Amino acid sequence: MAGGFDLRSRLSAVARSVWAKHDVLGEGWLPLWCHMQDSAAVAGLLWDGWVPERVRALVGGALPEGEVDGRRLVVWLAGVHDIGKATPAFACQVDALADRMRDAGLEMPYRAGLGADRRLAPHGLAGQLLLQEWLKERHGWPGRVTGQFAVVVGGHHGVPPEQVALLELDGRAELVRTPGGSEGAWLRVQGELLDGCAAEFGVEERLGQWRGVRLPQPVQVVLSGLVIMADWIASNPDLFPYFPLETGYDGGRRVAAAWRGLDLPGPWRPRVSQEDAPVLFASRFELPPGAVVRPVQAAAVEMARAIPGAGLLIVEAPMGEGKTEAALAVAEVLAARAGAGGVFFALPTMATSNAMFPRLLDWLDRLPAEGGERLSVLLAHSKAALNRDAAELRARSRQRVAAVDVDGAQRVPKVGEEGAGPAELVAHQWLAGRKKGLLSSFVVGTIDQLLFAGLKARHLVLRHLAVAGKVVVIDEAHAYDTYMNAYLDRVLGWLGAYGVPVVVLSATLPAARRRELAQAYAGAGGDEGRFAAVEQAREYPLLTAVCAGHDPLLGRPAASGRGGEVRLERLEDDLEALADRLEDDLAGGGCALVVRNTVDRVLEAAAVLRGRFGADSVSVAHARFIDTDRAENDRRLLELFGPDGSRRPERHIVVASQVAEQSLDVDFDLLVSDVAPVDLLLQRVGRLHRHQRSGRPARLREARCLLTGVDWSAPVPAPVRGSEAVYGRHALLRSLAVLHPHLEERRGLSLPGDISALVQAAYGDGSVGPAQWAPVLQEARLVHEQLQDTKAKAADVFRIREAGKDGRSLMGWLAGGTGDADDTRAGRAQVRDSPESLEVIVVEELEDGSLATVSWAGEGRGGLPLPTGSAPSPRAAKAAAACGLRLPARLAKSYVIDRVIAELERFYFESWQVKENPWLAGQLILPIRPGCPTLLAGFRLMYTRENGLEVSSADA
DNA sequence: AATAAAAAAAAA
Repeated sequence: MAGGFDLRSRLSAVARSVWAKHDVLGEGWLPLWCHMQDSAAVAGLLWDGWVPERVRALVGGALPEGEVDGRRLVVWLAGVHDIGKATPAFACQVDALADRMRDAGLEMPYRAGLGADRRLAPHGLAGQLLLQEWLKERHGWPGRVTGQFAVVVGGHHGVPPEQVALLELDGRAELVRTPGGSEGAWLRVQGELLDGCAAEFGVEERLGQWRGVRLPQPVQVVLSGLVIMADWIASNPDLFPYFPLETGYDGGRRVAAAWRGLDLPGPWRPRVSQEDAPVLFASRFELPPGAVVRPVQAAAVEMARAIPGAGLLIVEAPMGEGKTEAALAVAEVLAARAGAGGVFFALPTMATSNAMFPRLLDWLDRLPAEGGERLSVLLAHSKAALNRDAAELRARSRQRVAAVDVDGAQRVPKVGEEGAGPAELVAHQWLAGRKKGLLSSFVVGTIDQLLFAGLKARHLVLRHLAVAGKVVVIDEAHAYDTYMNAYLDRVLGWLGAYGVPVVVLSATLPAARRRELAQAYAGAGGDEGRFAAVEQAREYPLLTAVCAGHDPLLGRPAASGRGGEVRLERLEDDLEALADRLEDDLAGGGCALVVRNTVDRVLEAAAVLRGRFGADSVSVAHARFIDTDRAENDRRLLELFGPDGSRRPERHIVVASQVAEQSLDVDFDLLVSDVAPVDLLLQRVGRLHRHQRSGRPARLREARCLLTGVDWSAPVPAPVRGSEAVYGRHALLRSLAVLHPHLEERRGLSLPGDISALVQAAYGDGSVGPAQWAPVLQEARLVHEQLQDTKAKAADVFRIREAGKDGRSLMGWLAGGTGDADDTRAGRAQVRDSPESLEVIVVEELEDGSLATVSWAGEGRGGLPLPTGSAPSPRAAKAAAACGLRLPARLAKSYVIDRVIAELERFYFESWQVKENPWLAGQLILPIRPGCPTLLAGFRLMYTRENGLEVSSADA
């Protein structure tokens, strides 16, 4: 077994006296030699049993003897990672353990004696220095090639050191070896430990050849990640107990027990499938009876098989073409080819991630698996703890991580573990938590979780290691702005460098954006002409495949979807006019959707329409509701207007903000919409006559969209102020311009036939719209371009660089980054460019002044008492945590936010800040009485189930 | 001081 190292026998008693860990509370400690061989053994086991083939091939590809060398290298680096602990700067910290070393002949000052200078010699940095010295002096390496290996040691606490720090430490020899009588002893001990590691971990004979190696930066990153992972596992005292041990020391047995106790699921090992698309889809998805594979799906799988190497595949197609299934099928094909050990499915929102999660689980259940195979799965976003599917999975796979001795209890085989059958899906305990979670094999999460791979932050290497072994799927790629795109492109560049297959899903992408994505993945390198065809393609649906060093492939499968025609009409921006019009159009019944660009416009329209049609016939949807209410609103919309039409009202109006333009499968007879950027407007139009439905009222049998939110009488139509604030004049005017012919000539809009042309025209550079609009359009474009420029620059501040030249060390990779979480609100780096906002937990204040979860929350979560003098029950705390509410931007403006927070902190309860019950810890609490205004920082806040949160000035 | 929706923040 790989754990059978015996480093100890290679060391003198002095070298064996060096300590690595101690137990703050007790007497326990761990000698350095032991932690070295524990870590090395874990690294080897990870390499053999956890690291996906893709990552092994990546590392092996940089070394003369391939993956055999790769394993040696990672084991050795894990073995030596804490060599910096063999220094006075580190060892002096614990008196009792330092005294043992002093007794053995290693002199050192007391902790206080070194004082603040110890900060110059963190043990990671000291280790890098020692290792570089040793490679130069013992093995004759030129200094400049040592950094690419040693930086893995230097960065094992999450941030690769900067060059200046290394130089500074180099000038302070006393921190690394006590000068004077014992200097020789220190030198001998450090040399002994490094020599011993080289010999014991099998690299002594390899160092001669390795000095000629130029490690690519992606390889340095994954090596760093693996060493950190090995260190974290080997530093867990439940797995690797401290000395003194209850029984005798047996290195092999110690490691075997730990590995057995950790019980980490291995990587997915996808098989290369040759099935035709229809067979493949039928076996992997539950398709409705009679369903056939769509041309886009079949073509995507075919193209995935045709890509010459690891590649990027962009799938542009309208909704309803089964892009998600296509992505999973393609992921399986590409994973098998690339040796990827998992999938990361990134979506734009928590809600879409939650919806995707069970679909991924279903797919995993249908994948061919070997008997007893276990696969780790994770839902990754900030509120995943509240998700029921994820909680169930966690409960099912609960296990304690602790060493299990070989003679001890065997892990009880779970049902279905033996023999063929679906793999067991687990949420592994060790993989819980923000920094480790993504190391699970299958991850569904928000796009932010992927974009963080481009953000300079501590332990970034772990995120990269997680992503480097997977296939990455990016959904709704058209939905991200310039700031997020800057991160996305940088991440794509690294994914390309790792050889990670990527699937990008989108409705129509602006052609320039399509080229940017392709080029970002392929690397900036040289031949830009290669991508001209990618930008020129105008077909829809469209497949684009990119693979470094090859010309892009384009595929043009047929569209299968049913077509539809929609007529566009102008409607004056006036509430009475709107109500009149709806009274006419809904005279014979029918359901209308009114989409407004701001919440205030939603509420003012709803008020007027309720007056005309009655409160029961008008409902409101926007995002300024408590999370549970928001979910209930969505559920109700789906129930009334979803595919099952049995509860569809006779006559109803839904007034909604942009929440109605996203992912809800609802159908309306008539649409009224504020003018919006054309792609978003088309999404709204997608809610019109969406389902086949007989018996639409006669005057609504033709699909119509009434466009409003514009002063149509102006020489150049002028969108209302709120719309401009949200979307900018440029996007709105371009949208109006490309729609102009349809409005003027009353030419219907064909769906999905016209989508691509409209989007390309609106987002292209060509002139659009009547000639007399040109000056206004031009001015709006300049403003827009300046704003995009600002955003791109802002995104660059905390963004990592592209991978540097092979052999260039990773030192300074995260320089100028965010480092540890800094607690100032403003200083926090982000992957979304948005102004500050505040989220509160809404609770209900009862008559007697006590607090409880809001009484109307469903699913047994309502009215649970929240005592302020003691910790609430976990059930009540979790129920309360589900009642999050984002406050409107005006409460988070820089001039008022401090006051808002200060006033909310009146409801900071010490007893709620407990670790064991973290649901409410650190949250801002907003107590309300439904229907009664609450005063906060000079504002009147009013929450009702009908309208959500309304804010007005307190003195109004 | 009037503008959507969207996400998010612990180590060895």
